[in-house]
Amino acid sequence: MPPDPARERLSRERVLTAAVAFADTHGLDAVSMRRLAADLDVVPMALYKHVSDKEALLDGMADLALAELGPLVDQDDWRATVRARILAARELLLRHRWLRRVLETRPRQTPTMLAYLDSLIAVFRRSGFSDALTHHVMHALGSRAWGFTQELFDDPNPAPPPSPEQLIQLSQAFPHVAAMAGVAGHVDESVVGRGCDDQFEFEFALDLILDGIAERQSAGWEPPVR
Amino acid sequence: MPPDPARERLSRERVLTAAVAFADTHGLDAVSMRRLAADLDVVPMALYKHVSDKEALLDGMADLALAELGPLVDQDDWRATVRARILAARELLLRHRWLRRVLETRPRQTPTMLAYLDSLIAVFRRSGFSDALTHHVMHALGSRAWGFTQELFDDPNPAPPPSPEQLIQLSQAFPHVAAMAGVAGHVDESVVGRGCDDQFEFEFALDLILDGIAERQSAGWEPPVR
DNA sequence: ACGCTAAGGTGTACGCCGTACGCCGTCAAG
DNA sequence: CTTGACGGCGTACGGCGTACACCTTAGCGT
Repeated sequence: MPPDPARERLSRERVLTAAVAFADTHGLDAVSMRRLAADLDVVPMALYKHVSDKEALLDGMADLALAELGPLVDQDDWRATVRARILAARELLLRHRWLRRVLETRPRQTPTMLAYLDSLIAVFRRSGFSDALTHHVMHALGSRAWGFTQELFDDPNPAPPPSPEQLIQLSQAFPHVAAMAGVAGHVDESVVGRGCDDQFEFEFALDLILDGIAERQSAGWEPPVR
Repeated sequence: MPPDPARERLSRERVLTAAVAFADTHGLDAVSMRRLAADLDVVPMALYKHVSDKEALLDGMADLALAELGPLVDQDDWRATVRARILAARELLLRHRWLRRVLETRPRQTPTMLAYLDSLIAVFRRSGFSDALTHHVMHALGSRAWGFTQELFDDPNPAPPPSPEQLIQLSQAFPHVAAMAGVAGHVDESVVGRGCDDQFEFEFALDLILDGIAERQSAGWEPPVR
């Protein structure tokens, strides 16, 4: 019996793009070698001819997704450049919601990662930041430079909205959380910590940090003597 | 044959403390129901009489560890209070290195979590922060409020230090990373992004953010009209 | 003292996972 | 036409979480 001629052969690239698509639609937890193989209409072990193991698969997926980011484009000044770059990274992370978790458990020193960092660092250095300040500034941006922060309130698997009486109980037990969330008088409006504009929060924090950076740089910040 | 009388019975508490200790010494990945059971000298299924499943086990571990943090103690002003609180949380996270990863994949709305947030939010509100500003400020602190950030450079499983010739290659490919890391002239001093004082970086970023917060609050920050 | 009941530890078994290893069909280069 | 490498296949192993039925034990009311 001849093999189905319509089935084109596997390749590392085909495996990785399929994996990315699979993760995009079914979530990271659904990605297993067996299921991915089934998705490609192939036996599990066939994948191992193209990726050495599952870790390598995830590495490849991350690299592939990160590549969508393209080269850095300069804006009017360092601030605009950095801001745009980080917001672009955030968009990418929102497109591939599995990517954050993958990056978090991955070695940082892959070429793609380093290239990304290098391009950001270059912006600061070209703008006259000292190496020391640049260093701390990159740390301060932390994971925000990757377009994400572990938000305080965003829940990996959100609970069902609490019932009204639960809400009342909650707002008694944690009055400040409740007040801050604007749940005080009108209960039916928003759940605890939900209903807030994540994009706004991200930019608020980003600008907070960029302001601090600008302030230290223009004040000629120097490292403590230690 | 009588059962070993020295073996005291299991309890939820005994299971959880054993799990925490096990994770502390063997790492999170080593924690499996089977291994934990073996550690407690018991058959795997025995655990299920005390925790409903592995997720619940992790929940319990996180709660137990977080409980070490104790109640918030007020300092001179909101800034000192928040700073001390967050640095204490960071210490906790360093004591239980598995905790960060557990928190990252956990629902945020457990009582312990909410209580912790509530106590922090209370500080801001008592100091006259508007609810809106408090809200954004908590977001801006992001995971830093839990005592951790996904650092840009700290590697979940760090690679072996590169060889000298690799280092040269690296510093050519990523000149800005290299320069920032101070690898420029003297190669043997520090690896890329390593050899920096994590505690200092954490506090630098924290103070950057606290400065920004203080600035916005004293300027009477108000939410945009949208 | 007795037997009931519920709580807690046990044993077996199932379906999933990643992946080592050996086989075999296909196809291009010699 | 031969040969060898490449790529897909089949089988198998050990580990995981956990459903379910069973048995032991402890504590209780009578």
